[in-house]
Amino acid sequence: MNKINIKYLARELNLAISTVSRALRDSHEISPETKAKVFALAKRLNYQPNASASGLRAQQTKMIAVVIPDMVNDFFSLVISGIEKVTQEQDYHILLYFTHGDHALEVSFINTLVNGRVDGVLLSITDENANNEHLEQLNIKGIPLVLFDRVNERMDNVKVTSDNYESAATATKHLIDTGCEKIAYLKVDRNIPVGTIRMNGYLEALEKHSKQKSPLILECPNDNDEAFTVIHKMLQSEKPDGIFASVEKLAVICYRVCEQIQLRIPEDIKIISFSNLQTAALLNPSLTTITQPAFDIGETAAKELLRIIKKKGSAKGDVVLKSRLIERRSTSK
Amino acid sequence: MNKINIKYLARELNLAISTVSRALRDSHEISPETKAKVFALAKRLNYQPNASASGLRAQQTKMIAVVIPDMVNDFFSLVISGIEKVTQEQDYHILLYFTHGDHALEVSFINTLVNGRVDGVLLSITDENANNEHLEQLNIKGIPLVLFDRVNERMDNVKVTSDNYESAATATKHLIDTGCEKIAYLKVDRNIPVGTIRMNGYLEALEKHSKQKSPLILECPNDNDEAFTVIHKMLQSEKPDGIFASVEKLAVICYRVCEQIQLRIPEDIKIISFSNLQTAALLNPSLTTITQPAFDIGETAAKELLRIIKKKGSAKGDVVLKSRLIERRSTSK
DNA sequence: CTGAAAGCGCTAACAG
DNA sequence: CTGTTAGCGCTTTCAG
Repeated sequence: MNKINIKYLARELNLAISTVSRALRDSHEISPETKAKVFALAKRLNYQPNASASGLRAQQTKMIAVVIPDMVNDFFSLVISGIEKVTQEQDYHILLYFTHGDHALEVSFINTLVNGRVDGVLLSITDENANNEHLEQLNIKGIPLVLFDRVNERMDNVKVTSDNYESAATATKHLIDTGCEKIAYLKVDRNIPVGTIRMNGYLEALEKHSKQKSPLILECPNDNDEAFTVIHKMLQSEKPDGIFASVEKLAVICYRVCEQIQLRIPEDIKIISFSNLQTAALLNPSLTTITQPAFDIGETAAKELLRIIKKKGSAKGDVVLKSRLIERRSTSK
Repeated sequence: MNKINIKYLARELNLAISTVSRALRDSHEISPETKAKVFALAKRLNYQPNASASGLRAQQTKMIAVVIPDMVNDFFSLVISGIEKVTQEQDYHILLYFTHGDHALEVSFINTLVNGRVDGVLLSITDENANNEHLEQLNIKGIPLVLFDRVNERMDNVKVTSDNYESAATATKHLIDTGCEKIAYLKVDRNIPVGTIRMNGYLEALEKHSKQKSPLILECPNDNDEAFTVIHKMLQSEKPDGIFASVEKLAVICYRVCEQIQLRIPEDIKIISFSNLQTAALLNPSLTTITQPAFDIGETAAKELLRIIKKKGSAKGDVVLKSRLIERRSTSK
């Protein structure tokens, strides 16, 4: 269990430590023969430079922190995949933190990061209205920060988001255009700002394009069975002919309710839903979905962050990525 | 953008660097007053020790690497959540790597890690039959390794898995016990060893408990539409009365096929499926699922790894965690 | 109780 | 072309 470090290589080859170091970095001031010898031994012993030492010396760790609410969630899984693609390409490493929606945890993580554990931070914040001294600390210490998806508009950092408002309006308009005259919006119970933004898009489209007298917004409990009950009751009493589900899970539950009360989709009622992994789409080939560019958000945010870290170009400029509306027709086989 | 390090604190307080260091570590050989002063300033300036420096000095990084195929997968999302719980409790950090099922990438990541970038590695291997020099390197360099889910039986490390074989047998027996006389197994196309292990459990249960003459194994393509077609054809021609889906996605597709050819579930045909996030269960409340203890696998593997890192107890002993069979009855409302 | 100094592994400025 | 040396920030002897 010998430690293979530069000192060891130098001793083995009867060279100075600095010569080995330079050879490994392919410096032009080292003779080809020496380089060859060094490379050969390094390869044979599978030498890897010690990350702590390089990091200390260079004052950079080649690591970025990714701080998200949690992972049991298709959206963030895809975001991470996008981030990972970039870090892999650019030889960076990902440190992963979950806040579990707890603002205090977010603060604690960020505080951990202010002194050079990472070169930059990608954050989807827990509480868009909380104060953000901890984030200011990052700015003060010169640690680049890029916000994505759940951002704080008051912060001055680069933000990468998707068009929740516009795509919700588009989705609603799509239902209107295909003939729906009474559209219900299934809202998630949890206090997620994105839920409100999407709702506003729904409201705007209704107002602009529909003759529907009043919006029909249903708050759906987090518990599946309770949500089932609530949706069941609403469908019976209100008899909407269109449903806009703000998250995929609600679309799936709604689908089951329709089945039970023998509503045909899409003949009797049309459903459209935000959806990332397309489980809902498996249900019924006629279900239309709006897919957030989750992977792209991760990829873009990571690229922005690394760009700032490497001090190429400016550190300003927000990015809003477009969601895709995917219409499916019954591929009757 | 001042660097807040020990030297800075020492200068501000007119103390020696070593005194500040000791005070921060709450050493008993520092006077209460000095400690108080140091703590106060450190808190005020939000001092955090530099991780690279501490790591270099102590020869430990407080980081573990988690190397998995990918993240777009409920199972691994839950595993990570379990790991994260442990690392958070024990003040460790997670470095995340995706192999994308590419053995060469796994080798490259592991090689990156052999020289002290992390204190230990959690790995779900890409190719259970490939050679494992790279993993031996970890052992040689004394970097603890715990394998989980996809393990190499020939390796001598701690392994954390779940009872794929037994739970598949249980699931099959469950179908037999509830009256199924012709049970089909929906196998995933991709060459995932776990698919074969589960299939063997199915075969064993058939042989032991059923009068079914021959097993009915259907290889399902990865593409959803193709899988639909294949399952559709099989249901028509073979008319099984029980389906065992090896993954949730296939259960969902199968459900849709049943709907199209007007098979009632569970009256005409019973479906049981491996499933982690219960999307399938939302479909039909009578769908019975087998849920792998994904979170537990992560939690257990992380605990084992940290135990080994901290050199408490032995480094041997595999863990096999039990899956849960969840039977659902139509909660007719 | 406090300070001076060495060294973790690496890189780079300075010498030759 | 190669070697000597200082120093990144921290902890820990060893001295006082």
